[in-house]
Amino acid sequence: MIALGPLDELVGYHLRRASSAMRMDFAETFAETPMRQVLFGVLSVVSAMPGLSQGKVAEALGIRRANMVALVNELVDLGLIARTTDHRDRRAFSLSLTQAGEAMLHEALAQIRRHEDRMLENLTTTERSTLVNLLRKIHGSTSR
Amino acid sequence: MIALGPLDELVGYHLRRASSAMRMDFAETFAETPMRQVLFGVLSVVSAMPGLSQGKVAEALGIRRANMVALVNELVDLGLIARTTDHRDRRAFSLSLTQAGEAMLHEALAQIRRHEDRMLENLTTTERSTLVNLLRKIHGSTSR
DNA sequence: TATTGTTATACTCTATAACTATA
DNA sequence: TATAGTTATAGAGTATAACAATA
Repeated sequence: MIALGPLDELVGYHLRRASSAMRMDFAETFAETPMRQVLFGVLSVVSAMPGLSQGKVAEALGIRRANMVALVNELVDLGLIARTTDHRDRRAFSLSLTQAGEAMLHEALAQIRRHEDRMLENLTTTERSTLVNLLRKIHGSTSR
Repeated sequence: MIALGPLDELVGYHLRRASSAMRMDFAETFAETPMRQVLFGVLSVVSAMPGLSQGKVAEALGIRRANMVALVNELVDLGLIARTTDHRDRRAFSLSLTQAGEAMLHEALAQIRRHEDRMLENLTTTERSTLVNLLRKIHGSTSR
């Protein structure tokens, strides 16, 4: 085992490695499909708050509006979300899931739960919930 | 507060947000300098294991050899690490820190500790160490 | 044959600046 | 003037494949 030096005491380093491990296993889980972490995030928020504007969804997920455009285009092209102009503010788009989008959300969620169970098998249920609560304290954007 | 749906229960999501928050504050902390998370990682490992080959340093950090090349070039150009051919295996490079590299490692470490203290001010010392241990269980590459 | 470092390449993520249409 | 979405662009991270030199 190679010594890491002071790096090994830094939270930022371990966050990067753990996040990267999750991201890579997520990608493997959805290889040969268009699903990615960030696309699932959009589906989940739109499902929870149908009719929300594109910009608000981006804000909830910590995504810049400029970067949201291609993501929404992708999901619309895949037939997973519908984008309609808000009749009360014609600058804005209201997003909602199509039936295919709802189905995809639920299918993907089941796969993601298996992926997380696999990646987190060394953590007890309590540890897992402790971890989520500690992470929420760091990024500060919790919905509760 | 906007509801996130099932996303809010997923460890992968919170890892991504927390890691991203740390990465962005790190970048701000070292704005106007060439220091980045990954460059600090290389300096730290090389300092802990001087003489190690480029490939071994990459492996310890979870970096592909192909991507390591530019990082080492950058650190050599900055005068922070020395790259000498290993006389026992002339394919390999032995890496070590220059004096400037050692100085930079220690200066940057002090700044990183302040950055982490700032970002993690809502966590107790115990929570912080719990977090690191849980993250180690996920990525599995610990040096102890 | 296998390994070390290298080059070339490509895709994703993320950031900024400037534009348009609406408010 | 300000805001929602858009376009263009650029830097960083990370992945693969193929190559030269050496083992």
